[in-house]
Amino acid sequence: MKYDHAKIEKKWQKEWTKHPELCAADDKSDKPKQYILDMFPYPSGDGLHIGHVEGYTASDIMSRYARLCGKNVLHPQGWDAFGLPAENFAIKTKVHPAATTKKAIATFKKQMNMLGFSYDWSREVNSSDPEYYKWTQWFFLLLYKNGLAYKKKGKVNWCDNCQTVLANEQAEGGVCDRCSNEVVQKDLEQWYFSITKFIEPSEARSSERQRRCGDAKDGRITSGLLEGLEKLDWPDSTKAAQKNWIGKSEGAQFRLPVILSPKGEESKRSFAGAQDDNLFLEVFTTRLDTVFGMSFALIAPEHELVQKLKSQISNWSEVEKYIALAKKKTDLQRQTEAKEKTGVELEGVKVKNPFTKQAIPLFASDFVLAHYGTGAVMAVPAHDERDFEFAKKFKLPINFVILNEAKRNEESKNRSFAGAQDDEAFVEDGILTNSGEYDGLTSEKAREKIAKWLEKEGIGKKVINYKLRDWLVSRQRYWGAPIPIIYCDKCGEIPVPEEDLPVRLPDDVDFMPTGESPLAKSKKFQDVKCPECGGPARREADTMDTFVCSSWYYLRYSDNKNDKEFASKEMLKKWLPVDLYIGGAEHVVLHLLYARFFTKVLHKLGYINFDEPFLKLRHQGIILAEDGTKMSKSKGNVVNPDDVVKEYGADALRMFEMFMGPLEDMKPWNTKGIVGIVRFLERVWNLYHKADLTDCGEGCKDVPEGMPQLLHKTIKKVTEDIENLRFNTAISQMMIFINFIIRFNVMPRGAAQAFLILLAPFAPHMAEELWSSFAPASAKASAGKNASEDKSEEKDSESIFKQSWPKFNPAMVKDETIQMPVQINGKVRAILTVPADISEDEAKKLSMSDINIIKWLEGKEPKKVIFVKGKLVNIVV
RNA sequence: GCCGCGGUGGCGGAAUCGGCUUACGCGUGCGACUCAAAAUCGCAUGGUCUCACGACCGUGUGGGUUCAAGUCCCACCCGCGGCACCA
Repeated sequence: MKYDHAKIEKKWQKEWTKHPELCAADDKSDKPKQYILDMFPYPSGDGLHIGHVEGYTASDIMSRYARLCGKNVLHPQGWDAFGLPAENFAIKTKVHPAATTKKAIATFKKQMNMLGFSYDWSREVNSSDPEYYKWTQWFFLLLYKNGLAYKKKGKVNWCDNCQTVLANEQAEGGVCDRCSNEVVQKDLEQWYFSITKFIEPSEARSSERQRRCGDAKDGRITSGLLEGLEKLDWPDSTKAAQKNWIGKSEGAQFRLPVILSPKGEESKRSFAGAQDDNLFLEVFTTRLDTVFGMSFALIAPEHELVQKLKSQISNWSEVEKYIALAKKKTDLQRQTEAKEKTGVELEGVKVKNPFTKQAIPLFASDFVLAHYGTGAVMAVPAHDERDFEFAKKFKLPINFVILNEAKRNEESKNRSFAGAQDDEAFVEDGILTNSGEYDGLTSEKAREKIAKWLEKEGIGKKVINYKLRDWLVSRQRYWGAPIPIIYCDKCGEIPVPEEDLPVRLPDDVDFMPTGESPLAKSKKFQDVKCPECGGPARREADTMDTFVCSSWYYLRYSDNKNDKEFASKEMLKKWLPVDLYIGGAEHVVLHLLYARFFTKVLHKLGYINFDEPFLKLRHQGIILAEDGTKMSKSKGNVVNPDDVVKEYGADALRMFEMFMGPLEDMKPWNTKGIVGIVRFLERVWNLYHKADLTDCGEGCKDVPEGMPQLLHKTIKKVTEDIENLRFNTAISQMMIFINFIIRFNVMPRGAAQAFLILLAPFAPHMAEELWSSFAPASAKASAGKNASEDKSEEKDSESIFKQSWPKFNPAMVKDETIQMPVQINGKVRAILTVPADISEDEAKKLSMSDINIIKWLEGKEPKKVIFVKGKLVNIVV
């Protein structure tokens, strides 16, 4: 019989849909749970691509394996349906995004079934479904009520051509991705979530929390986003990227008094101004040890102090011009034009270095970021590259105050080293000099001491700064979850009462871009009665960032039909946290950080008893096109899974993607390579159809020598490799087994069954088909509806996915004899076949009497003979 | 620039604790089967030198540790990914 993949795949897919219990997560079972999750896809019109298949196959293997091992597995799938791509597509085609999304979901689902993924579809979620976004809105209110959602003016990307706000991802390179128009920065009032409050651990103490989380002890700590990373089994690169993104830096903040010159006296040389005790410049630094080298200060052009000092600045028109220029630049432009430093001195004003007591000039410069630290910095050109560059350009003094320790040791003997002649900044730690009482201290010690001094004087303190900023969640877009806030002229900003959720997204709104939030154009949507006073009010017209929807979807799968809570406490406790999460690395600092933030909020507020959502995370690597470049529609090098399945079958595609290399590696597609897997599957097929399945046991003389050992080795290797997600080597071990056994025409039935179970997670259709034809004769005979039959036999006649994962016998995986290399000076000169447990004396004796070894030794006496048990002998001459 | 990951045949990749480099697969060559081809099966397949036996070299480069290094240490080169004027 020929292997007809199309026929058997179709057959079993149909059969499996009749038995949803094969994939179902059981809420009532007390078997150990395993939550294996894929990142839910955005259902695009293009359908599933080869990269999805990689990650989903990996998680499917893990899920099927876990079920075979007797675990109660939750393996759900859903749709990240809201978002800009769907809306942009709708704008282009003028078809409502709800319609295109619905169609795309149908396609995705069909493709997933075509690939044999064992999802529990009864738990499907769709973020654009009101039953779902009702809870997205509920989360918004939860954050709002706990002071974690707030409105504030902020800079956003704006495209004048499309008349709309763009997400950062939509404005890459400073250009609108829809029309290639230049993006400008606009100040708009926006909603934010206080993610920065969760960077460091926080204590949960509310009695509210105690009430909700029955088993929680008061005062329990919710780990922070930063240190919470440490206990997670995540890729190092991902942890590093999040750490980097959060960007913690420890330093100090202190005040530089502002000195005003008497009007009309602007001579730069003799500056004898008056100090105004109420005016000061606050700066942040991580290099407090360098303060004695501060020879000027820098301030962001947007800084409010600049405006405050307006009347004192004698070159105001020049300064004003510079500010206007800086404002026009977007952040992106600032970056790309970073090569040359620009700036303007605020003439007529100076600041005082509180350490040297000197008056030093103050410059506005756009390389100082208004939103980081205090928006102003002390400049120490001798020990900071940027300050150095700036000082060179503006001919400002460069005072070295840190000695290069290493260099000093080198040069100390004859010269007194005073680094001032260096023509570049020395940015490392060293020993202080020209720093008054701090001379001779190491940088580290000096920072401590100087910080103490600042505190004593009351002009500064130690401070920690982070790069992470609060999460801007409002979008002036249509296709998203409406923000559940109402504005009343009398009562102000009012949250929508919980019982009024969901705030439904109207489906009759003109979503073509005009510059307004599309929802603002719908009177029907906007006009509402104030929930407080009943007076006229209007709804918030912005929708939420789609990343809000995806920050909690993994919780919903545990209890997706609950209309009283986002999920019941009981189900959350049963299924969460996620044991294994597989998905692309592109959302490392967005989705994966936001989801952690949500989890921490819920933990702190007492809704859940865990504070990290994803215990183990793995990324699937990108699959490149055959030419080693990225697959892209425009290049026409995209591999379509439908075509591959049609030609080679779903089992072949699944296995090939797993065989190509380590899951996390980036690897090129190779259409020729898939035939290797096809050949393997055909060989398995033919073997089961041709070979004698003997019912005699492993010790039986019909069984080829070495076969039982190889079977047990294979069970061991495949089991361990699956557990480590090393599917490529698991498959190669299965190949080794088949390559061996195919030379004989005999296989014990037990081995034949065990192998099929090993194969089942990888090639479920073929395994199921072969299982149904080659289950034991006894089981087949009893496959009727006889309820009184022996249970184990009855089980054999059922789906292969109801069987148990085979166990290996440790005694069987040990080799009795080994090929032991004998080396002379580390070079292999002979290979001896010896018992695996050969003794040192025996091994040495055997080695020394080997003809090749005798030849190579040429009669020389060995200096030393190394013996590694079970490994080798090395003779040193 | 900083952080993270990597560099092994013609190609994708294997290689517990340092212990036979190149498992498995693709490709290629030769052979069997065939009128022939495809498919299938068998054998071979790192490089150099050699008629050959065989020898020497070989995991990005240069050093080092070790009886023994793809693996450990130092310095460097290259590639990929993330962050980036973050004070």
